[in-house]
Amino acid sequence: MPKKKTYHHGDLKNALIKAGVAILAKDGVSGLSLRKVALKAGVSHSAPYSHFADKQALIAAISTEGFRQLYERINSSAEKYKDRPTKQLVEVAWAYVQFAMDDPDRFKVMFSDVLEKEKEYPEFVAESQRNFQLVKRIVEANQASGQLRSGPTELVALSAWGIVHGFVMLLLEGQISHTILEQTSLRELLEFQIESLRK
Amino acid sequence: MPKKKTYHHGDLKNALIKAGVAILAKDGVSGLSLRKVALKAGVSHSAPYSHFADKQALIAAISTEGFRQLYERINSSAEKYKDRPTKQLVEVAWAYVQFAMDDPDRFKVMFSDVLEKEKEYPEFVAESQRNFQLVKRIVEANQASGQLRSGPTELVALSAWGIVHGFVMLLLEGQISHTILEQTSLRELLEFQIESLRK
DNA sequence: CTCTCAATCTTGACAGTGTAAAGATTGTAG
DNA sequence: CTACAATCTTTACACTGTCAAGATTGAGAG
Repeated sequence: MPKKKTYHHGDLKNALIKAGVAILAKDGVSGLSLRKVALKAGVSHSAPYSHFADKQALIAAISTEGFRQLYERINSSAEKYKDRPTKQLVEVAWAYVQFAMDDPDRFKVMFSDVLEKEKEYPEFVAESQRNFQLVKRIVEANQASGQLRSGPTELVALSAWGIVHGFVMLLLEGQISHTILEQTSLRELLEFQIESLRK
Repeated sequence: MPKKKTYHHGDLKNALIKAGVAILAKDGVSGLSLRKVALKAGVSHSAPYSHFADKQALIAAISTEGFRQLYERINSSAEKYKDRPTKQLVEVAWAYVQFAMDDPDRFKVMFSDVLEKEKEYPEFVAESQRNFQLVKRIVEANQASGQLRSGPTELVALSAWGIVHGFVMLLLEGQISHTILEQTSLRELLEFQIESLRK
């Protein structure tokens, strides 16, 4: 990939997001600084301000992009198993867990208070809502096929998301003790969680 | 309480923790700086280093103290309703939710990656484990009284904690849309979540 | 094709941050 | 009473987010 060293970068905005994701993966959330991101993108420390109002805005963009990818993961998993209702739910949840484990720090940022004024980032809100809509659709289908308990789809979807999200969070926070993880595989743990939702 | 202005503070360590909690409540996690904490405690900006190795250590102490209080809340709620098995579970979960809502930022810090190397803070680990032990005891009692589905207590406890924790997290992150909250009270939402655990 | 301008990027500056080192103060053990 | 160790202050430094002023350049108007 030949990078011309012109004054105008050309696609700096996306390059910054990409650099941010990389730094997040390497140095964690506490190691994510605007200046480092700029450096990694081969640009001066103030250049990001041409594309992002402040650090929060960059983080919002990273999160938004993360939600886009999460959507793809969940959706493709749901599609893949749409003819096997008994497996679909667990597989979708598994995709969620995998996404979180692939890049824990990005996941944390996506669901973290790092974004203090979400309202100011409509794209972020939209993308995050789009994910919940997807979950609702999957839940609805599973209710129809009798895999999930009945009740208001919105609330059951909230239960489903909550139980998986809670599981992932406890996992990422290291609250799920090592002794449990030795006895039971992550996958089995997740399946046990999902069972709660069945009816 | 008259504060003598001596060179030696006397109980600076606890004063710093207290100041930290106050700043956390007022300015949020991003507004929590060591220097501000020191200032609030009426002490020079470097004084904290006599009691905490670094900022992480102070945060660890704040979190540890938070877990102590969380334990008290949960425990007293469990005691209060120990003769009413049908209510106990929801009430305990409600206490958890209330604790989180009372001071969202402290709660986030307690369960946040802000603590990157937990292993180095054995008190924190111990206190957090003590909470899980408590949850396990409550779950065990509820399994015995038929309020909770059977199965390995450790895993059911994980489910219970996960479902409530996930709920709280989605709530704090603003992922539970306003429209849902308008239709259904928080309490009802929680009860719906808990129902999943019943058998 | 040239001129102009708005978008983009750089440079320089500033206040706030965490933290390390060296020194000042003081309670307390001997 | 005295020395010491714990506690607190002062000073210093690198790094951070952000702003303002200026440099560079691509693209459209003439």
